[in-house]
Amino acid sequence: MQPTIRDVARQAGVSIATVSRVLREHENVKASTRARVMSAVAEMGFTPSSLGRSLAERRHAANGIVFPDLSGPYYAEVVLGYEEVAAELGRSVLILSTHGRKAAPEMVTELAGRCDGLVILGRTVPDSVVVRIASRGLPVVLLARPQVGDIDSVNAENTTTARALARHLVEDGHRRLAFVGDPTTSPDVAERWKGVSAAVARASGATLTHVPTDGFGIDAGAQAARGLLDSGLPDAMVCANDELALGALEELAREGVDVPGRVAVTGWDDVMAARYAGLTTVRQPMRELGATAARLLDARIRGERGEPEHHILPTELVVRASCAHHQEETR
Amino acid sequence: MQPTIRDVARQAGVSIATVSRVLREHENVKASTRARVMSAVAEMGFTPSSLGRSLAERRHAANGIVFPDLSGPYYAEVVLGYEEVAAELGRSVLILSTHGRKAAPEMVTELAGRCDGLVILGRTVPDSVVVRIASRGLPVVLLARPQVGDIDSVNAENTTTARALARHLVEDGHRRLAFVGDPTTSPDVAERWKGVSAAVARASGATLTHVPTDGFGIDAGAQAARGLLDSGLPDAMVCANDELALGALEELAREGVDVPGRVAVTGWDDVMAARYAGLTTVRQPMRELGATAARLLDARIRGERGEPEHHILPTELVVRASCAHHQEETR
DNA sequence: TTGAAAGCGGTACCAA
DNA sequence: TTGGTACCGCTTTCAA
Repeated sequence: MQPTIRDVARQAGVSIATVSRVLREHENVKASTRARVMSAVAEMGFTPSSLGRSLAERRHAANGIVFPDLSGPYYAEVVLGYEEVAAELGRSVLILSTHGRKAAPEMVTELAGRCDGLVILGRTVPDSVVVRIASRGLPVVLLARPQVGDIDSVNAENTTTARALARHLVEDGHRRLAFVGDPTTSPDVAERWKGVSAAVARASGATLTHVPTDGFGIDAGAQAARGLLDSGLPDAMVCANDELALGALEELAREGVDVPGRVAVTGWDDVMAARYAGLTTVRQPMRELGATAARLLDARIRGERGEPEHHILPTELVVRASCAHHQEETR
Repeated sequence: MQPTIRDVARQAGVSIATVSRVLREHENVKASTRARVMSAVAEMGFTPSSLGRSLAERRHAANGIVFPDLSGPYYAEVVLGYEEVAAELGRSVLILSTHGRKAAPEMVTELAGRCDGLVILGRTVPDSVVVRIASRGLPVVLLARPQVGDIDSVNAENTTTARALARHLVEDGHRRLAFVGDPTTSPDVAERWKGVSAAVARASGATLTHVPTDGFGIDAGAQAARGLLDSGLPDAMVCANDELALGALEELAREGVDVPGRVAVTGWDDVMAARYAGLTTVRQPMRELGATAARLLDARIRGERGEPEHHILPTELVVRASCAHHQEETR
């Protein structure tokens, strides 16, 4: 059994109040008393119970983060950035991966009761759950998720860079673009679609079609490519994320289709594999997203008031081989 | 302010003991009383404080996991597997990434005080810290880390598969192998070295040299390749992990060296990029490592006694283009 | 079937 | 400079 503050007090021949003072580095303690207590603490290997302390201080000294899954490189990086800053601020980090479980709302509520603040990202729980938690007074920051009420949020830029990406394709000679991925399942993807769509609308002679997919995995990308091979390839496949794009590339290679000669392919996220696949994509500041959320949350936990903050972090177009100049001779 | 059990008791006109009974689904409560309490709970939106509950029950209902970093795909997957099982078992998950911070021992000790059990992986804290925590009675499971005392451990198989990998290379005609990466910085790598070394020793005419690196990143791999280009290429570079191998591949490609014709390259981990780089590697059951650790830890937390358990999960050689048959004509 | 009360391990106020 | 003590929010025994 761990020694308690009472054991230490007895050992040092003082009251628990004095032990607490020494532990909290309070002023008014005689040097000799402090020494006696300290040596008792060392001797017994005493560590104050975080539970007792938290209960008395009415704070957890812990932050939570809720994400859909950790499998892609995306969320892992975000969580890492979050953890790093939180740790520096002296707070523990509780994680919760919802991976589509229907008990997610209860799990998130449970988590909310264990920490002083919560970051909620992406498709994890419905807005109603977020609102309920925030309205109970718990600081909440939304990450990679559209704004809800006056809750702070942190997002990566989507629309503008998506427009730049599409413009790049058009300038390289691609006219018939296809957007691969379902914009309705993710607000991020919806914005990317919007940006691409805007760029196409502005380019004379350019067209945009939409290829819905079942999820955002490699298989879904391959399947989308297969569908287009049957129904007629566009000039460029603008995929909602890298995994879709990688799957498409694989399928196109299997069929001997020239990329980017016959069709260009682009992704989003710049996962490590994108580099080796020569995939044109968009880089997000993933760690920075997590870090920003952690700082913002910390400010709120410390009681900082003020207008809701909505951070939008810049993203960067990364052009690689999968979308070089369109070979005009390909008719 | 959140309502407490006292508020609910007052509202329902009962004692806090009765409210507690209803909450804990205790038997001896009259149906009508239960109903009254339940409606009070619902009306006030009462959620019991996890802190108060934990203090009284003397348990955290939370598990911790300590890892060096989350940036590679390796740890993210392990943590995910861990979280998934822990969540199913009704336990929250606290994460701590040490990334080489020298305060790591204190941070881990702090974490240990916040949970009912702890998984410690890889190069995070010295054995002495592990021993101290375990000797305080906290269940600990070591993951991807050599055994310490009679503490449970979970590891991926290294030696045997490393031997198979090296044998494969030798059978493909490679004679002069070079092991890239420092075996002294990681027990996993040490075992891989051992396996390769054993296979080479058994093959007539085969030799093994060692190329130390500064870390295990892509850059270190490129640098190792550069060094070998200067001092003379071996027939095969057996890299301690995929990132080293990917860096080497990149550098070799830059210099126009034929892989695998002139030199074969292998990695370890089978990260997503390995597939696109056509890298021969070894696949580890990363999620399963985390899941196994979670189950083992849970058993100990539940008080299951018995001999220390040391699980070794099988790994799988994945042969790809980076180590096809050695072209004998390359003299 | 219910309530009173003693913890669980701390913090911090008020007196001494 | 110290000690006594009333909480923090809950669980659980013991009596009623």
